[in-house]
Amino acid sequence: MRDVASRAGVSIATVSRFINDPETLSPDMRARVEDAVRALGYIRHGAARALSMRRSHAIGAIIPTVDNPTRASKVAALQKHCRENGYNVLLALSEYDLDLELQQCRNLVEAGADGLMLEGGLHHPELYELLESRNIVFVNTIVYDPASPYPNIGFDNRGMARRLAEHLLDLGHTEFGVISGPRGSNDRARERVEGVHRALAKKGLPLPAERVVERPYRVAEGRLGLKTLMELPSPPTAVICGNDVLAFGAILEAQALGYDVPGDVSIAGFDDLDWASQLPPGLTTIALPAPKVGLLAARYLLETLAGKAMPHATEVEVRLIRRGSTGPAPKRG
Amino acid sequence: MRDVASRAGVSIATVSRFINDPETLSPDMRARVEDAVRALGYIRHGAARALSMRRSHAIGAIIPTVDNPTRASKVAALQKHCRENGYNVLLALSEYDLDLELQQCRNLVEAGADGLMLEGGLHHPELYELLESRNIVFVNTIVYDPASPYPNIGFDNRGMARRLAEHLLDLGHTEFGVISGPRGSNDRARERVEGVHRALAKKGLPLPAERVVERPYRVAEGRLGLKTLMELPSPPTAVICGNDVLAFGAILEAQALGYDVPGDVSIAGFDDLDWASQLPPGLTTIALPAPKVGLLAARYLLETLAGKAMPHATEVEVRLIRRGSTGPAPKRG
DNA sequence: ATGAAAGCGCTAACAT
DNA sequence: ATGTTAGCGCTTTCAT
Repeated sequence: MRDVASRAGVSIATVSRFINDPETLSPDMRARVEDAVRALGYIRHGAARALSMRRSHAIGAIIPTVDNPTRASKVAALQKHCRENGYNVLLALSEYDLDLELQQCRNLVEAGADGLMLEGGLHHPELYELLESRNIVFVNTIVYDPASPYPNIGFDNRGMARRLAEHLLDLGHTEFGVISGPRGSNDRARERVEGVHRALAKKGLPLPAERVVERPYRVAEGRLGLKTLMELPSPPTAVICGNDVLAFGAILEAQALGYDVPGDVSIAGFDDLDWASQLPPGLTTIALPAPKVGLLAARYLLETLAGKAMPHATEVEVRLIRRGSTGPAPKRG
Repeated sequence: MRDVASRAGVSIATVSRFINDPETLSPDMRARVEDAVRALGYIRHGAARALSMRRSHAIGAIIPTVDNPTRASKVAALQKHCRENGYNVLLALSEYDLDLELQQCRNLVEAGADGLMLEGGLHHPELYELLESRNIVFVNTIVYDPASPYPNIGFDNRGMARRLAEHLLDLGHTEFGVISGPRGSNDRARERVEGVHRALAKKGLPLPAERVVERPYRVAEGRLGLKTLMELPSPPTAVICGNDVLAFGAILEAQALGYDVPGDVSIAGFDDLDWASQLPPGLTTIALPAPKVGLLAARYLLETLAGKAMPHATEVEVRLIRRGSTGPAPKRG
């Protein structure tokens, strides 16, 4: 910057003004500085700027893993909006581990992240303390909960699971099974199971413990999950899976075991991944507009940083997509 | 830091030493500073440190998109290794657009990224200029090319495509088709098509232009690609797809059109995604250990930054996995 | 409209 | 082994 200033024959303050607010310069000055900047290929030093402004212009994103396309699209949308507004994105992975998440969070705080996008509402208590004590803006995503003390943007996970269950209840099913993702520190997974629970309870139907199996989010695990359910003394006729990946496995396994989908067993998931419409007989699922969540999260963080008051909780609407994998309950044998 | 120092009754230099190299302190001092640090919940200010050290401890990663699990696993591995060594990861997306990639690169340079992981070897010429003029360490990934002037870590894309083609040649196929991803600014996609080309050329077999279709990496597009190929006056009996996603679509479409896979047409891809072994009849594919690439890239960048000389080009071995989707060429009708 | 200069919170060279 | 202090490259008041 010093070099630019001396080459343009101006003070460094003028160069700084040119970079940050060219309008305040006289046209003459502006041209001179512009030439110098171009000639020297000057790029502002972010750390110095951050130190001086007490703002790093970086947003941190902590997500469990990056291997799910739905989640990936959320991060992509966040990155895009941030970039368009002069912010960079620091990516950190928590691997569904609260302690690791806290550690990553500390890293991001040290890196100076101005804001943080988290996933879910279940975090290490120290994480919340840390963020609040330092006044770091953050938002929980994928979850929508107006009652939460923390800002959030996402889906009504319980409600959408209920909707899926009701869809199947309407088709006459009474024997439900669930292949959930690991619920350990994953409130989204928990709420989805709870949603099914509630829909059934409302009809006086039970959801016995053995009808809920927990499996990591992989196709082969979905297969195992379905196998376990179908080997039960009384197997379900409707299986709700924690996401489309598990549902993928469930459909394949059902077919491999000789069951007709949906003739013998209906199967549904969450996400509406790319292939959900393609894999016969078509997967009934809940479409989750994750890019919208990413965009709204970015907007929430940047606007809040800009001093604007933003809504505390924002629900992103989901859509039930009925396809061939769910159908009327089989007649009682 | 000043607060910590005064609370512990030491100078700020001592606090700095405690943070960076506790061993050099006397046990007594160490304990006092530790208490103060803990009591105040002190976290070092990254920007100030970066400014002072002229090192941000951040690595930038620019990838085209984040929606492919193979790529995602590469970034995850990079992030993990970086974190374990005190580095953060700045994520930027290029959307297969060279100009956008350059812009993202400028952002990362401004953010002070000490090193950069890129994908492919085809970049905007200014990007290379920028990085070299500033002495920013970088590495191209997913591509292996000892002849490249730029450091790289990855796969022999041409060679692995050749291997897939040879596998099908061995099965007696002579009529080949290719469903490639968009080759515009994607050298990996180009090289895969070239690899098939060469394998065929060695046997004196042609690969007519109409037998190579280009489709975006989506399942539905893979279907379209296969349909196009099978509607040709002389349809292929072996179809090599640019990746598993396209192959997924190709298999579904072949089956939907009434072809037996592999009886009528053999289909293969690249990636070995989660479901490749699960989807009947099982997808023949090339397994790409992308996490290894991410780890090696991280190691390359960090070690180079540490002043160590690292190999200019590193090949990561891939594995041909034969499954049910490829079989003997059908007898000539 | 432009310049001078203080200071952001560290690290590291130097002094003790 | 510990303290003192000079920057690191910006932004931003305050003068002019």
